[in-house]
Amino acid sequence: MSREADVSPAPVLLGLLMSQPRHGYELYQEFSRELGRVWRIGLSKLYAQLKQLEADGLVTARAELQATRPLRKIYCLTSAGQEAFLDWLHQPSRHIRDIRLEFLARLYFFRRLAMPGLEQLVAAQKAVCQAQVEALAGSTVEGDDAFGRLVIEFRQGQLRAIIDWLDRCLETP
Amino acid sequence: MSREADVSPAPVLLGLLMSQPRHGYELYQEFSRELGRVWRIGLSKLYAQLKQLEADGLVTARAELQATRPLRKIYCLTSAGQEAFLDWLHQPSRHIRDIRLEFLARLYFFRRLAMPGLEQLVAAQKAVCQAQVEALAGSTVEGDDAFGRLVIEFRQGQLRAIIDWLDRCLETP
DNA sequence: AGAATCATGTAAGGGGTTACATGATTCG
DNA sequence: CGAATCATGTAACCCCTTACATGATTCT
Repeated sequence: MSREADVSPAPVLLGLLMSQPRHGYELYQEFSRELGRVWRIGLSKLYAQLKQLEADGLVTARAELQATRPLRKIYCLTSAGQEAFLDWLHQPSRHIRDIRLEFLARLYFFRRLAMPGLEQLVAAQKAVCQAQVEALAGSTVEGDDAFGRLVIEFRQGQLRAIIDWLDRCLETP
Repeated sequence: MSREADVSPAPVLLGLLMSQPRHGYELYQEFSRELGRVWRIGLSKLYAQLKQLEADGLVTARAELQATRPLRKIYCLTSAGQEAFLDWLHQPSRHIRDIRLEFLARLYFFRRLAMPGLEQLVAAQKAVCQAQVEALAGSTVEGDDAFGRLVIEFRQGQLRAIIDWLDRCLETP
């Protein structure tokens, strides 16, 4: 099923670090508060992701000792990390099922960071969806395969709803 | 994320066995041929599922020795298996993301087995979707949370597309 | 002859979830 | 005073995917 790598929450963590450095638990709280209705992440997974991001050189960590509280590790974006985030931010999702997570997350960061270029991303994402609608329309179906046609119509319906939403998405201030 | 158990392909296997007993590899071929565009399954997983179904008493297996070919195990529905399938067949999906797999699979079996009661299932599924649209409409959003509103509109759009499709779904002979 | 199909599995590996461990502080 | 929050991780477990093992037949 998920041959194509599952969407990773890593870019979201990079995005949260774009504003300022933070420690893991703080990232968890912000992730949950800001994107919790869209994307859920567990603490264990978040810590594992941060470790991976550090290994990949996208963030650096420095430990901060506190008087009364346990130590905490402050994570900071590297320039490679910034680049990776900006790269991710401007890519449309190739697969419909990823849009719900990825596109909404991208939209969030465009708004939060007041980044320019949302129009281009929306246009690119619409193009991807439109191409899929047409690919479905052109896909061969046995003459009497009513079920096959219903499957195609189901997908087209989902895609068209996304396309309509993408338009409205630009109109919202 | 997937706290609620992922959709299992097990009921599909039971459904394929409703027509007649089959062995694993044959189930794999039919699964792929009939539902391949909707639901993909690997051979390993399919064999594991069959083993589990047998352990659960939903199917029985008898080995069939063949002259030239390797032995194969013929699986047969038990009455508990039939009951489990029919039960699954008439339940609407509670979560949107499951509809793409589960509802389409149910629709397939209604058509294939010429089962009565599709109208009721469609009505029940529409009711679930409509309730979610309304729950979203009623969900509290901070006055100025434009992003939150966009998320809600995205979901409502997907749900409305499904509701429309469900209507058309009954019209198709 | 080599590749694909038939036919069933086991084993290893990867990734995620849950539970556990620790220890101070603050809230009800 | 007990529970939740702060703060970070490790360990066990589960499930899935990929690769491997076997071995005959049929297609190219």
